[in-house]
Amino acid sequence: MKIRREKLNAFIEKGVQPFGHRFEVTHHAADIREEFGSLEVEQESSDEVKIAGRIMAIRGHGKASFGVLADRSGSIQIYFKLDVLGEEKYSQFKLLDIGDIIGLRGKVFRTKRGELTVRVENFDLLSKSLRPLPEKFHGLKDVEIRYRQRYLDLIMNPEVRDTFLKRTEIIKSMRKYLDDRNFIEVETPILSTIAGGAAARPFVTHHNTLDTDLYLRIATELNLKRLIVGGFERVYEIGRIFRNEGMDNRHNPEFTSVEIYQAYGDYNDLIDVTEGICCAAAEKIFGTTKITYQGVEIDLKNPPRLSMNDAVKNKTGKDFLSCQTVEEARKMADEIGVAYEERFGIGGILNAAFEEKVEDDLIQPIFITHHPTEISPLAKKNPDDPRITDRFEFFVYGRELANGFTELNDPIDQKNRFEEQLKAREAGDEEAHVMDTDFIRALEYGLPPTGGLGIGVDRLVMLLTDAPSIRDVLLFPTMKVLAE
RNA sequence: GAUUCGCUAGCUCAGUCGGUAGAGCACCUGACUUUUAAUCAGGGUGUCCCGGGUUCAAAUCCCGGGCGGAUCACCA
Repeated sequence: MKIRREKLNAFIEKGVQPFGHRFEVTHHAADIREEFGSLEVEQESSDEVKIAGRIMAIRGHGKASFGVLADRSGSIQIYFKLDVLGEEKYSQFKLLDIGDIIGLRGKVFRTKRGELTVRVENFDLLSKSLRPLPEKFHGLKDVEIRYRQRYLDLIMNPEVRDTFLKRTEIIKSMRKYLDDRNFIEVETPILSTIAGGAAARPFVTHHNTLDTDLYLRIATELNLKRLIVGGFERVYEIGRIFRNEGMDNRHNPEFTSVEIYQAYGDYNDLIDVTEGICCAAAEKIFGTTKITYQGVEIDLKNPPRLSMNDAVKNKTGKDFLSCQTVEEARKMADEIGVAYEERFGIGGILNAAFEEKVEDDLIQPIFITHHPTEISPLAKKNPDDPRITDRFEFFVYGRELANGFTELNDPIDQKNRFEEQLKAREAGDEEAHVMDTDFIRALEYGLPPTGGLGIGVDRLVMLLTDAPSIRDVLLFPTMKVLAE
């Protein structure tokens, strides 16, 4: 680093500003490959190109040298020659380091070895790099540096850049899918006085002027349904939500969800939307709905549907919905070694059995439906059996990727459900819903029959980029603060 | 939060039984006008994560702490 500072001063002494300004770029590396790819060995283009990027390698040969310049589209070889540049400019080239950012112009030719190359007629130093980059051969592997200094990761590891470009493509394909079907994209507050719409502990912050605590949203659900009440009929929001929970491969404190609400539809319509979004994204990236995740082949097309109770029954032989009393359900759970808490009803115990015995095995895509009402405080009850709801969750590789249901639009029932949640909260469930009286009031004005859906965007991106950790699909994952 | 593994040069890593801190790449000096992990000759650039302890002597052994990974717990 000391030496690089000396080189920086040497540029200044030569009258060259080491941190340059605007540079007009006519081509990127990929453009050159496309436009001049047909050049024969030792043949040269008639026109000059202007390119800019970061020097990734220098191979010196005395009075001529090769380098590699990387830009957003890839990289291209560049050739510096004393005869072409002259003594002064070539001596400036000698002061360049790997990592420096330059702009240059020159004609394109193909070397004896067949490498498409730009012969540098002249170059401008656009930014002197004062720190050495990681070594090129082994690259940057230290995951801590990769996450904390993502810029280095992006410079050194092209596949990382590729993952994040795919992330953008996936989100674009989602927008297109929804926009094409007349859903409108909206933005709702992140700061709110009530954190509702999901079961999770929120982050708390404080507004000085209002002198009041505010919560960071844990879901977008309730506000989006207010908008359905308001008459939008089809809305969605792609946005960051925040949950004050532990972190691991699948959880980051802030993550991105897309929630979608469709008036006059029900959970079956939203199952179709879920499948449609996932397949559209996979097709955009791979051209097929058949993907490989962590060595397992997965086809996102036409996943089967199975009720939670049947899933548990198939696996354990126990039919929890045949129970008439909690005691019977507890006995069943005991027989198959499933733990439950005192406050659980039949539905809670069924859900515990599902999570314990079934969830991890749901590798191939499947829609699990008809979750117990007890654990679904915002979902509409099934018309034939009030103990369960018209709800679904989409599982792939043992992970919940999406969750949706026919929305509860009966304000009286919703109020009862909130009151049940308050009891659960008092019984020690920190993540039970809080009462949202304005939401009840909105329902009292009339929410049309509506289907709703939430997809974990990061988890979908993980699946489609074969990323083992959620941190691999977040540019700047949450990290512990380093001690001073 | 628990268990476990890791932290040594810019990067990737080695370091034996506790005895002068190592390699490759990068970097520096020199040679080289079509190389591509360029090559050849020479050069080691360090808070061994931090703080204690044991010892004549600690990267190494012990204790505490930090950060990271994995697994579990938690998290619909």
